[in-house]
Amino acid sequence: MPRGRPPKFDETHVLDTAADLFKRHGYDAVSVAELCDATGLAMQSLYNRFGDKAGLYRKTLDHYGKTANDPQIAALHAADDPLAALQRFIRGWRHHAGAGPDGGCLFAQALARGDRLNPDAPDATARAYTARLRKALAATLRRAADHGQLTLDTDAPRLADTLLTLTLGVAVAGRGGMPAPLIDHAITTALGLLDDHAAA
Amino acid sequence: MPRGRPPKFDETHVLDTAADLFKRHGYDAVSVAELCDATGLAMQSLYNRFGDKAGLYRKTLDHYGKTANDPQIAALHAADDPLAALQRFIRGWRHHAGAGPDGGCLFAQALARGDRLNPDAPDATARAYTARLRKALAATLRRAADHGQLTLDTDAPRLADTLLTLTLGVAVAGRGGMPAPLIDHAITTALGLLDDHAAA
DNA sequence: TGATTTTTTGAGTAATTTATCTAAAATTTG
DNA sequence: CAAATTTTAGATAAATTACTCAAAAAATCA
Repeated sequence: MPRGRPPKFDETHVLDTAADLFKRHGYDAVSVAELCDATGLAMQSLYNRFGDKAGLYRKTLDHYGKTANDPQIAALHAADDPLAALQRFIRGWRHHAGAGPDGGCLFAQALARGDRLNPDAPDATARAYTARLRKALAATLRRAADHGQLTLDTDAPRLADTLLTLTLGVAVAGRGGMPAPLIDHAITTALGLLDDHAAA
Repeated sequence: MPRGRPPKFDETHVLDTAADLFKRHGYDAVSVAELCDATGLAMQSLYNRFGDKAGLYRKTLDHYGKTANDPQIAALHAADDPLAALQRFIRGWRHHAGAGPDGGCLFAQALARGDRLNPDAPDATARAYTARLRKALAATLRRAADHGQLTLDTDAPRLADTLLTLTLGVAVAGRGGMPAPLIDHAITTALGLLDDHAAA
């Protein structure tokens, strides 16, 4: 147990709201004052805890990866029914990442904008988490083939990368306010790609 | 011939380099001083010509649409061989938009980042041009079916939206430095989707 | 040549934003 | 209760940024 006054704020809540702001507006367009206002914590607390704005951003990316990305990956890996898990993933993506300007994906945002000052850190985090999702998709496809649900010879990596690219596109199109039918069509095709490989 | 001292700069060149900077780093991350430095024009000239930074951005989006987007759309519409035109479009996209951090697409960038201060203008431009590409893809698919190259019943809009979503994903993944094989796989699938509907 | 128009030049300003400092209040452990 | 530690809260440096002003330069037209 720490010694002094316990923090009033909940770090999880802070990172969640920060993630939401960064996801919607991008890093530069969100000021520190606004972050304090939205999260409810004082400026000094923010700097005490996170060092600076970039530090908060890095921690936010990491938190987002753990709370938004990892569970999806875990669900894919843990599923007894790999094909159903893939379908759930795709439908779930449409529901939250493809849900218009309030949806989107923080990593897609980070990949799109990049980070010039500190070229490694934030971009690398986004890439790393996205790469993990990529691997999970490929492994789950492979597993679905092993279970006899899909017939994939060498197509598993290709199909995985296609699904990932579609999800990035869905996140961007949704965030950018493109029409919902466009999103739906991409999702339908993603599900259809699985059907195309359904075992007889 | 205009009356006063002739401008030393070429507006097309200015807009091209501005587009490149905005595409790579996003609107906020590019300073006016940097724009002047890269384009070679004096600060006052920039404000004389474009009003302010946002004005330059708007004009850049428009110029980008006319020079990067419209020709692709026109090529789709004008092609005698619609299927080949679609394939060329997809391969061309991989070549320039999917070419790593120096590639990307200004509209994908704009859709991903959004614009909070002036919610309509820049986003709307990006959406409008993207919507035109969407229509062109659908029309060309329809035309390929009419030419007997593809068999599409009601799938044309769905396929068009899928291709568009894939291109957005490719632009973001490429810009974000995701591995080249991922891009290639998405492109291969896009081409494969056309093959799947090839007429017998 | 001289007047006029427009652009460039180069420094300068105003404002926003990040980041820090100071001091007091709060809440835990010893 | 006292000591330690942290959060508040407000004010303020410091730096970056968008943007402007006034005069010089280069063209056209009289």
